[in-house]
Amino acid sequence: MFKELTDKINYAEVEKEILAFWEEKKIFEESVTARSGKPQYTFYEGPPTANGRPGIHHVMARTLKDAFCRFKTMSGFQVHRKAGWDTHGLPVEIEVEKQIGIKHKDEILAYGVEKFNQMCRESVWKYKVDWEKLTREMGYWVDLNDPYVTFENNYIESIWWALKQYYQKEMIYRGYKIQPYCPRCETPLSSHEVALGYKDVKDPSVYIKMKLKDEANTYFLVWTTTPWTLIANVALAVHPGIDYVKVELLAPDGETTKPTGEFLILAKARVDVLKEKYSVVTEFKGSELLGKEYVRIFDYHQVKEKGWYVVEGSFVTTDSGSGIVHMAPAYGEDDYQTCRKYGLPTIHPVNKSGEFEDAVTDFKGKFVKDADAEIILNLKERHILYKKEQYQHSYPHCWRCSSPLLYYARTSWYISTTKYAQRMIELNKQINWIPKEVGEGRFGNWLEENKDWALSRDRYWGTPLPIWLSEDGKEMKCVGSFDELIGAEWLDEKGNPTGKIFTKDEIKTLDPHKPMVDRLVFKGANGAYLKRTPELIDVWFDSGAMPFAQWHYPFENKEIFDKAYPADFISEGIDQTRGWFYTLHSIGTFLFDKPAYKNVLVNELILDKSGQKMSKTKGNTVDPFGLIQKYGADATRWYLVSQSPVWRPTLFDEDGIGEVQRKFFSTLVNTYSFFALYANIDKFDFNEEVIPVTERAEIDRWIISALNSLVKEYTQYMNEYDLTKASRAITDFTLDNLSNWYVRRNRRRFWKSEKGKDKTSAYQTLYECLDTIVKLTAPIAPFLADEMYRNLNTATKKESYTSVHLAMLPVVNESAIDAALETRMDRAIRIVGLVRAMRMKSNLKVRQPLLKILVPVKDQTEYALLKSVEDIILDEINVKELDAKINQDIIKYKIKPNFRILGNKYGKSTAKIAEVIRTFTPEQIGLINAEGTIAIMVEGNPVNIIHEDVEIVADEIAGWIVESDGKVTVALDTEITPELRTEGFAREFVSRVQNLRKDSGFEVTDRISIVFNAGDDLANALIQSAAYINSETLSVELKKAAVNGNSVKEDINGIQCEISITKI
RNA sequence: GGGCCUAUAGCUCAGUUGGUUAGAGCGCACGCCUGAUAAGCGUGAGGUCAGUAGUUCAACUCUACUUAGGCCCA
Repeated sequence: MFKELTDKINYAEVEKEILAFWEEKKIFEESVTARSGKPQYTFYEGPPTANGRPGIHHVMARTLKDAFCRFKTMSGFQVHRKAGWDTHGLPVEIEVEKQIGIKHKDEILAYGVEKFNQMCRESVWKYKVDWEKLTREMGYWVDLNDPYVTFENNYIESIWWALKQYYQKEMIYRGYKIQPYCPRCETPLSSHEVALGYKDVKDPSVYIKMKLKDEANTYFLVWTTTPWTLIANVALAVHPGIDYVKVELLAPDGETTKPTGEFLILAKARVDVLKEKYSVVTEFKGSELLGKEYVRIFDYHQVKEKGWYVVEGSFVTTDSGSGIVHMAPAYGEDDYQTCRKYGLPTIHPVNKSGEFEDAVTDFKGKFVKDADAEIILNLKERHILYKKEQYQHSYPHCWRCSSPLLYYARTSWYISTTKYAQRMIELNKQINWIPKEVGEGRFGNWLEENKDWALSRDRYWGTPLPIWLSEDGKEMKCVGSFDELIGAEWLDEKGNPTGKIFTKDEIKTLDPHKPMVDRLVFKGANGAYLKRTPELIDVWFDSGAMPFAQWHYPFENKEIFDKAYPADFISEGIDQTRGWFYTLHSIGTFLFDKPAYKNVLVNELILDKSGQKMSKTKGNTVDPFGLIQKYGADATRWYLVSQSPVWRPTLFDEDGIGEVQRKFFSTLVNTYSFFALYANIDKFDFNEEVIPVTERAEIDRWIISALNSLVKEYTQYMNEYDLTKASRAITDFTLDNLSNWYVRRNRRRFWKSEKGKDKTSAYQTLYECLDTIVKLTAPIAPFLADEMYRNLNTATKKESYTSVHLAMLPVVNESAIDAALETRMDRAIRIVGLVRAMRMKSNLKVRQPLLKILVPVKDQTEYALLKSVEDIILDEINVKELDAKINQDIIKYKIKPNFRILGNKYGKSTAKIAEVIRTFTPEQIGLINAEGTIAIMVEGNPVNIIHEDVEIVADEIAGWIVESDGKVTVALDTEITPELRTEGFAREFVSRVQNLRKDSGFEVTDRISIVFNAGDDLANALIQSAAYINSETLSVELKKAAVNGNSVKEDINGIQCEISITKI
């Protein structure tokens, strides 16, 4: 027996049952172990951080991951799915800071780093329960029992190993990083914090003249809004491709002007900033200025490196300023990168409170921003200030204390990624990006513009940088494993030597985090201690190291790792482009000279209904748990992937989930219930021989053909990682082909009483369709698919799998695909639609039988094609006869130019020729039809039009009503003969009786007798049709008599009639 | 400021290598059907394909620019 479902199914309840079943029978585990020995499909889980609550976008991301892992499993691959947790980093620290009520980083020291980190370690799991609940309820299969955790010792040890690889190849160095810095709080700010404090402010905007060394009376005009940084100026930057001019300034001389003998150089596009008249002396590209030296304007500092000349800067624009940018490498990112490239000196005369050091004798001890005015005055006195203005712009301020931030060089450790950036670019070409624009554009550009990776962080909770340094920084040691710590000496908690040596046994109790790890020191060459540099590493390195760190490689699991690198598939949000996607690729390229992943599916954000980003502050977030509870995980998953391509921003609308449920799921379940209802009545369990498809009815062959076309399409889309197209293909097939056409057309075959080959064919066909759809659906809607699969399979035992997720996906049977059959069925469906429209317009119900329709066809082939679907059409629209006519005189044709062909042939003349074609007489059209060609004159030139140049469509048929959709034309005979009228009565009467049966609560199989009372006209018609009525309504008796008791009054095509039925 | 993406019906989305009637679903109005029935089907209204210029015999489609929105990076 097939379990009977209704479309009033409570999806959430069903899902709970399925979940229990999966867990009890360990289906997930089996789906992995059952594929032992099969080819592996490697998936990497991008680790989420569990100290935030999961949102709807996590459901999206995890649906994608899950769907393809299931798809590959069902395609015969073994897919391991190790979960992971990202556990280090600033967000965790901030969470804990809030919890203990502190605002400044320094307070952590007072609180105690050990206690603080212990709290971080616990805080990480704040929402772990929620994450596990979501994972489970949404049906995301991932192994949560054995996850990798980035703070665990094994994980950190693998990271240390990786860092040592970099270190040994001299790829790690110490440099400066320009960071937004609050001089009052004396702390750098993260980009997130910077974004909190933008304000519109007025700053001085000054133009300074910097004198060229080799040209007399010639100056570069240089613009800046931060005069204090001029103290640290070391170079000027120009854009090599921009036009620059050298101008001579003119002084007023009575009515005219006279040359002053003073020359300025600036961008041609910026000459408007000049305050007096001028004449252009020469014009040239910026590239011609490169290397020109100028006289430095402040010389408090002595340096070894060569400086104070013009360098190239692609960031220079002509939107503001003079097109010549002053470079102070300690105070700007562009400046720093440029100066590093040129080997220019770095001058950094500002202390951590934002005050000038003593070396800056004129301004020493001044807060730099306050020194601006004095610096400007100084320049003015030296006659090198050209002009001073106020400049309003948006500038970041400290979110805590509102002080303006300074961009400030701080010591930072770097990885020299630029040294192997070219290799990253090459290897990127091997990665299949979905969509490909991300790989070529956003990610590709990012690699092209690669900068060294600023690795260190001045924080507390993270993977410590395993580098030990001598006091003077000259001696260095990088530790690449815990074993290498053996022999190090312990300091006590106050930092005093204890003489105690770190032993192998202590590895077991080691906490490689701060502060414990900082208490280990090594003896250096001269006997002084090497201490660990205090920084941690960027948490992105943690997650980018997961391919090997999750296996504690290379200390363990070498074989596992070798087989599981690179990943076949990863999938995350677009925000990971410069995050995880980059760090995986960067580390992978360096360590293994291979990309870390072969296919990467990138999903976009989920916006709210009005296109706004979802955020807690706007209150427009949606709770995934509520959705799953209300609609079920399947509908939510299906909605997310089918609504819009996943790499486009999705506008989330809850009503859409309801719609998915109503349309797709209900229809699928309805189709299944229909099947189950009759299969149970007929005890169909698919134990008989399979009837070859070629021996089944035409409509069976059609749906099987369409089904195989679907399998083919689906497989292709899934292999292209396009869930949207795959899911839409399934929906379209299920709704249009299977439910609205196949099942509706074939209901009678299922409910008719006689069994036989035809009925069996129908059952087998529908079973095969359901079985296939359920399997194709399984990766996306895993719950309902399993429920239905198990219901089907339990009854038939066709397959030995206990769950659809252990089964194999169907493979397309090309020989079952009959394109011609699909085309002619499509034609039939079109014709049916047209006839319905005509009935509608002529007010003729479908229950009223009609005599015939007329369909003009081109030739014998089309005629035959149409005749093969004649029965289906006639039955569907309740018409007796289909007349297909070839070129009859009563048909008037319309001719349309075929532009695609004409255009290729005639080019510019196309429009004129088309115009002539449109005016063809019926005779000319007839000629083309008959001869296949016609000669015409267009603007005096002979043109030979052949059949393929035009489309000829039947337009009107004399004396008939006609409907056309541009491809097919149908005419309908609307005459109702007395016989047809009689039949119409009978049909109408049957319909009423059927309703009555249903309203009376009779079973589908109950036999009845019918008594009715009506005028002779109707009564005679009904008696005449008694045989038909009885067989349709399972009635054994139909008689006209006075009706007593339980009767209903009905209107049968305008005639009153009383009906009463009795069960016997 | 730079890079990338997006803009088609009231809403959410399709739209093949450019080809002359731009489609679907939802919603709305009207009607039909009725043993799959809290479903289904049809008809209708609803479009300056964001704008401008260009390429072409022909542009929703290709190019450039503009506008608006989004993401990432400065």
